Amino acid sequence: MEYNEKQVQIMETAETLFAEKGFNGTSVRDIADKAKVNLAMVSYYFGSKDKLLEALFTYRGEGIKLKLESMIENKEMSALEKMNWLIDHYIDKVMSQQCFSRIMAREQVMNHTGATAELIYQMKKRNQEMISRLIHEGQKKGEFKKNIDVPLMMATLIGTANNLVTTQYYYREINNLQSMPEEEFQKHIRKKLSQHLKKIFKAILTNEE
Amino acid sequence: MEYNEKQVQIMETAETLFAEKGFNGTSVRDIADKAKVNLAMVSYYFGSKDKLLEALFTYRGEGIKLKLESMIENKEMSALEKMNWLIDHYIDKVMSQQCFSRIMAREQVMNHTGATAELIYQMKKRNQEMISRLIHEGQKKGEFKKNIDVPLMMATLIGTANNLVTTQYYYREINNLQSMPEEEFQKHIRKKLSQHLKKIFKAILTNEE
DNA sequence: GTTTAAATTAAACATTTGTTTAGTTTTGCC
DNA sequence: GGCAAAACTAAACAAATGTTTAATTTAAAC
Repeated sequence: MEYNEKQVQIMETAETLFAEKGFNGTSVRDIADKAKVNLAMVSYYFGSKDKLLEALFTYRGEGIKLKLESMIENKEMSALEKMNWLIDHYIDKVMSQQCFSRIMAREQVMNHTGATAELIYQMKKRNQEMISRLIHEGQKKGEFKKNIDVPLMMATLIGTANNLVTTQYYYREINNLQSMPEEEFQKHIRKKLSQHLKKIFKAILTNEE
Repeated sequence: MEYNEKQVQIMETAETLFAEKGFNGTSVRDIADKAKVNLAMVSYYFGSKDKLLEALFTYRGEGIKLKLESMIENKEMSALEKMNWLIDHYIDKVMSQQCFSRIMAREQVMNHTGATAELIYQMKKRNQEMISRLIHEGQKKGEFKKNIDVPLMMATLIGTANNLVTTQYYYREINNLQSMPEEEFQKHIRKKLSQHLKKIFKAILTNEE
């Protein structure tokens, strides 16, 4: 699907507002005002507010999909190296699309059916399969332990990242980093989160009991 | 604060609806209808919809607070045993109050100010301090490593638990547990989550590099 | 320049929203 | 029973909501 300049403008404005105030907490007028377009343009281009959310998901959905195909076939990387690469890749996606990640996290809480729920589900399934493949590969090579609960690993990966993103103001305060420039702070938590998750995954996947 | 039967009825109905459809996605009429009370009773007893949410938070907030005071002073438990106890205690709270946990997770995403945000913040801070104390105790005893990032540990504890609770339907499907009775399934994921988090915490807190 | 379709607009639309009002019923107390 | 306070109700209220309409402007094609 191709979107023109104005459509993108509307979607990206909606994105920040949905992330901030939630889908139901944001009115079409809020979006139109902030995007500086006429109220009717939202319906004109997207049909409805629900369809706008759907459009946002297909628009951003591509960008947040994990791109692991080429890496996964790499014969020179160990299974653990691949897993570390995946963690960094995932963190990159979440941190560079924080608004969209927030929306996804919130929509995930609602177990309502619909096009967006279906998209989230497919994305989850796809990621799950990739991680499973990676783990099974590591197990075959003898690098990883048996009896890995993949969904729980995913819950930790996704849950930890989401939680940090949504409570970063808190992380900043606790660690007395209020004076740190925003950009530097983003790099900081990205690095910390990466180290943290890699340590966890290494421990769970390789450590002996 | 004391609540009469009807007030509790309204709050608990609101709780399930807020968890399901979100605060803004739930109308006062939805609540009144499902609770089988007159529409005006919500305003009559709570003043407003916002105040109802606040009331729910003070009503449930007590129940979800971690009760660690007596355990934390126990001289016969090792620091790791205490940490494991805390993990189980936390999981108990989340799993037995899933609706409220969902609401908290969602409200946390919204960084809006207000009474409920303040309550969540105080709860977070309180938990943070307890866990910090526990970890510092373990470090003093030489049981735990230095350089533990407490907020990241919390993000993993809370994030993993929340993520599992909100996507349990998915966990059920992936593991082909659709036929398992609900009660048994709840016990199942509680146990799995407990093992998983304990393993992570042990690895992060005690393992050598 | 004319024509046709797309883009844009202000206004109107019908619902739904949270809240209040004004009245009625119930309850507890003397 | 009489009475006052609390509990409860149906109706009304104004404001906000998502969406549509009907008219106007802009753009492109011929």
